[in-house]
Amino acid sequence: MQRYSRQRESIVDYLRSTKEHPTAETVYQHVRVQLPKVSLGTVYRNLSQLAAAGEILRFSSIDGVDHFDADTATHYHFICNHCGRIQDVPMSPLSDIDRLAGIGVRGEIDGHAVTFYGHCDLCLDSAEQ
Amino acid sequence: MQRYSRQRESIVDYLRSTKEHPTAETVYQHVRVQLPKVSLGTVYRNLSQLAAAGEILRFSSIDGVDHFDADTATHYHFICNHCGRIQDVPMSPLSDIDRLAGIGVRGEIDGHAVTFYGHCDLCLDSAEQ
DNA sequence: AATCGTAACAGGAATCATTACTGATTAGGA
DNA sequence: TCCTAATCAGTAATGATTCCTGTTACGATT
Repeated sequence: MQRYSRQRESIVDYLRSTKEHPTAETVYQHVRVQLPKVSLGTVYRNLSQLAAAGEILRFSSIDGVDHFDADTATHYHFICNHCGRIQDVPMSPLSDIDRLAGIGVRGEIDGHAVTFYGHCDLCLDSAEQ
Repeated sequence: MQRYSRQRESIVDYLRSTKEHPTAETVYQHVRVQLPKVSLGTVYRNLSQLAAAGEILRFSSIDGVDHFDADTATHYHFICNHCGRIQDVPMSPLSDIDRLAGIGVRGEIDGHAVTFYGHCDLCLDSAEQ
């Protein structure tokens, strides 16, 4: 049974308030403002728990560190190969591809993730100068 | 300038011979059969180098460990949520989605990756029993 | 309200993948 | 053949994440 905890609530609150796809470390820094005694282990434990329960998403990026997202609806990401920034892609999910992929593989497909790679506007701008 | 090395050749050879999307550790175990004195650091260094040069692909899975693939053509993966096995999905790449995503984001999109999640045939079979 | 069982906590140690360093080796062009 | 930078083996260091220990406090039961 999952009980209420101030720490977990603060973690979820922060995740819902941002679109930055933060890492555990970043979550920790923000939660610490409200709860100065929180420990990094607690952040990790709760993030794992929330991800396992499907309340948040965990995914990895090019920096080798896990990132988290409170938006659990299917949506896609754009990762800058240069600075590593992660942005949401405002595009409707590809509705048919799970079925399409299912034709070729044995097993059961539950969902998919799409990640676009390239260079974000900020990095393109700074390269021009 | 990139010089020839027996170690790097052996790494590439092994990657081209398998469809298993191995980790650095697995590559190490196989290269060690041919070159018993090879060190794990050498494997890591060469894998990073090859990935940077675009000769192989590096990607991460649900196990938190990097996997490598000698097939650099755009293709999609199916990852079993239960056992972590990674399979190729025999499906033609979605040709138009880079442009489609580009409408909504500022920046330049160079490519994309699609990963399907679910349960592979082996795990479904063993669950039945 | 007192007691009890246990989920959750803080703090810190341990683990594990990966990278960096060091001194020795070697590919490959002059 | 000689030179030198790329590469190596071995090992230490790093950094993200997990695990462990003793403690706290929620929530159910009496």
